[in-house]
Amino acid sequence: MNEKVDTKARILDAAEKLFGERGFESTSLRDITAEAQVNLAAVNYHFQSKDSLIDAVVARRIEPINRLRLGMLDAAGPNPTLEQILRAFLLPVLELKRDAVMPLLGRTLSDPHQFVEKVYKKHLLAISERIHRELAKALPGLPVAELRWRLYFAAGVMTYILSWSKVLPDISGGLCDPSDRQALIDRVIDFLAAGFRAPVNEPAFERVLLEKEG
Amino acid sequence: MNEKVDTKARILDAAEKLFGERGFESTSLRDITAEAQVNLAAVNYHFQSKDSLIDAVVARRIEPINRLRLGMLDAAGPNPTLEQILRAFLLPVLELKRDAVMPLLGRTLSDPHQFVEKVYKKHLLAISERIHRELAKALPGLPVAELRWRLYFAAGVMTYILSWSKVLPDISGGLCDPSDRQALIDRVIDFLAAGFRAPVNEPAFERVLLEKEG
DNA sequence: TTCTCATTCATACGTTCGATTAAATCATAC
DNA sequence: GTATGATTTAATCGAACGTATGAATGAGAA
Repeated sequence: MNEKVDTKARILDAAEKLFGERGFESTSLRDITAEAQVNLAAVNYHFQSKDSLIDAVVARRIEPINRLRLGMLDAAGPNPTLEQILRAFLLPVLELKRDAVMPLLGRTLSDPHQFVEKVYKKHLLAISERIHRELAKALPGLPVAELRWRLYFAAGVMTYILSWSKVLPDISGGLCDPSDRQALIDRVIDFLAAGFRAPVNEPAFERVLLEKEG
Repeated sequence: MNEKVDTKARILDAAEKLFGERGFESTSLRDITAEAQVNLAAVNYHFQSKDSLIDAVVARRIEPINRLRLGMLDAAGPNPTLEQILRAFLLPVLELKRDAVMPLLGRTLSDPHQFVEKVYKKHLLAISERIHRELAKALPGLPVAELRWRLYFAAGVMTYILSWSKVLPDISGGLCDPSDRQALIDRVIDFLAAGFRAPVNEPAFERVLLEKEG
């Protein structure tokens, strides 16, 4: 059990930073080992491949987030309100302290790389099922297809925030500053809650059902 | 002015398809020329580089969309409603006939590649300014920072739909089918309009202002 | 000390990438 | 029919990629 204090952790940190900044595919192992100031071969020694490294980098951040989400849902009792559910879904990712994590998760949720898509499904499918069940209880009048769509819209809002958090102050002329995490979370929840509670456009909804059957 | 009927167009079509499916970075020029059944060097002959090809592929689809958006806004008169503005923003991209275009635009709006980011800004900054102005008129009571955030949320919903339209029926168990474009557009507009009209969480908003001044 | 084994290191392999070249090919104008 | 200029072709370039190798290194057990 030898080890130059924390080579493995340094690789994870450097990979997290660069994956978030440049994306998974655009970041080479040489970029990562240079940033971490370790030898190139250390990556394939501690992890087995670049894909496994991606998996480890993502899992290190997503799993605590999902535990926190489940904890918040459990703490909210058997029938959480819409706002409580949305908060459990959003707060653990929008409150992240480390600057590098939000861009990393943004890439994870939007990268075309097919391996990343597998990681996404592996870590996020279960939690989205739970969220969906809770939402169905909190919004009993909402058709299930409509609910799916709206949860999907909410995931889009979250992903976009994660992806662009770094450059948002620039392109918004300073109007949008994600650094006040609590204000941002309240803002998103208010916006999404209103969307979830919007009346259902019945004609459109029935047209879909009819086309499905025909 | 010679030309084997449409080498240039075949490259554009193949690139559009593969860029959308695999992303810009993961798609090599050899993939594209194989799909288009043209010689590898044809790409650097008709376009100058891969980056220029990306620009051409994206511009070919985005520019007509933006013209349509501006046309819809102009046709709605001097004071369009919130729903009219959202429809002008969303319909031209969500109604697209060619299956390959939506994934392509999804990549364009979420790819980490810095050149793609430049393309995005080049083609979408002007239209988003116009949308922002119209929204400010339609929602006079909404603070400008709040409006920016909500427009940003709306862009997130649109981007997510574009990015995942291909796989959405699978992962939703058939509940979400983007093929009925009109129903989808109505759905998104209802959802977003409710979000835009949500009451502003004043305490959170004022906290941001205070922190900005202090 | 000496042995052991986990770790680090410099180096290289085979592949694929975007880009380039010069020759071959083709359509049109004269 | 021949000259001209646009286009296509096969072949190759140097660079960068992920991965692998075998020799050095270093700490702890004997």
